Amino acid sequence: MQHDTRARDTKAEIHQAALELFSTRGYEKTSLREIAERVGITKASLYYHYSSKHELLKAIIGSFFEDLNEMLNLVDQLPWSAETERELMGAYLDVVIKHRVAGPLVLRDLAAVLAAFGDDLDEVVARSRDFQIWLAGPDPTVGDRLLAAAAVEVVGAVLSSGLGPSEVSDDEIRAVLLDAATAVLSRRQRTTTNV
Amino acid sequence: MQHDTRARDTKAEIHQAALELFSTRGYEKTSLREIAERVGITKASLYYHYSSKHELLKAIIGSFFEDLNEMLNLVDQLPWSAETERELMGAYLDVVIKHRVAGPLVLRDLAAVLAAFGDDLDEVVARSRDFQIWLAGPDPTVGDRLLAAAAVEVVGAVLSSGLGPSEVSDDEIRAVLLDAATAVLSRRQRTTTNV
DNA sequence: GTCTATAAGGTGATAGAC
DNA sequence: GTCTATCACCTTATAGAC
Repeated sequence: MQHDTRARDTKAEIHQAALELFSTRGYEKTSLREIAERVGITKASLYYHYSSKHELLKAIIGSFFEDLNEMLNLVDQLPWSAETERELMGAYLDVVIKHRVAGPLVLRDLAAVLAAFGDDLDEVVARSRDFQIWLAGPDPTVGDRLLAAAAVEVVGAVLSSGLGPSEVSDDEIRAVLLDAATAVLSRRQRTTTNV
Repeated sequence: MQHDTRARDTKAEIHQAALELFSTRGYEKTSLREIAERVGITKASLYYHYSSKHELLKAIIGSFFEDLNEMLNLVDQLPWSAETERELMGAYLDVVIKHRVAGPLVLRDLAAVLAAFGDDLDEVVARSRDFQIWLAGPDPTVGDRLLAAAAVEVVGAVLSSGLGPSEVSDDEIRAVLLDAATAVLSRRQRTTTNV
């Protein structure tokens, strides 16, 4: 429309090629030469669109961590209860479902992603840990801690099931996995009321 | 005892240093120079003990995949039933628990590990997928498929809970997570008998 | 926007002395 | 077993022509 579509295409093609290669070969193992080759341009041309390899990664999964951080922000604000627990679990699920295309990349290559982002991810990592502890409930046993970790892991099934958007709808994923996570949490000993 | 303990120490120190660095910085991002530096030797000396970076990784997590492959072997041999299901889930849990020290490395750096091992891991990857499908039960709905993936993910809590061997015993982990995984699987629609 | 050419540096790995 | 020295290669990134 208002923009040179050829230019937008190249940038989008780089984004797409990088997502595919990062997901299959890994971030560190993928070179900018490979990405440029797949798009059909040179490395130098790639640098015209993205100023560094890191910037390219940020363009792909940056919004995922932004959404995650925003959601985890709620943990400090809400007191623990059976209702807020289900609400936060649902919000967490929504974030992962929203990013189910780029999500597996993070899952498969967490170490490289953490290394690439550096300090920028310290906050979200710390908050993820807080969320897990919060989810164990008040005065938790070690078993409760384990179950909280398990409930968080359940959400990872969004990415590991191998089911694509054409096979399962977002709504069905949400309903099934929220039910499953709740079932896991209901095995805790120190909480009496469970949905 | 029967061996020169000094030599064994160096090899063990390399193993330990590599495990720590691979786990924190990632496999690709960790150089052999860094590992050698931490041990207090040179790169060349490191090569005396391990013939390549890949061999070093194999020494650290090779047995994990061997045990995993052996366990997944049972999937083809056993017909699906409520009993065999619980048995296999328990066997899977046992393998992950056994390797709970080196396990997080695989979890955090799966892409790099897959790239390093190459074809050698194709079989165990394929079998893992078969296990997930097997676990969905006969004639599964998409929801059942999701729950099967979720049950597998639950086992990952062994590695993501952050609880060390001094805080939780292997037996307690096994009991709690097998219970949780069973609870997840019991939400399936196409299976009537559940423990 | 895309190219050629090149810089600067780190990597895994080897040879050979001690 | 450990060292010094070195190799060949690949990487990210930049400069400047077109």
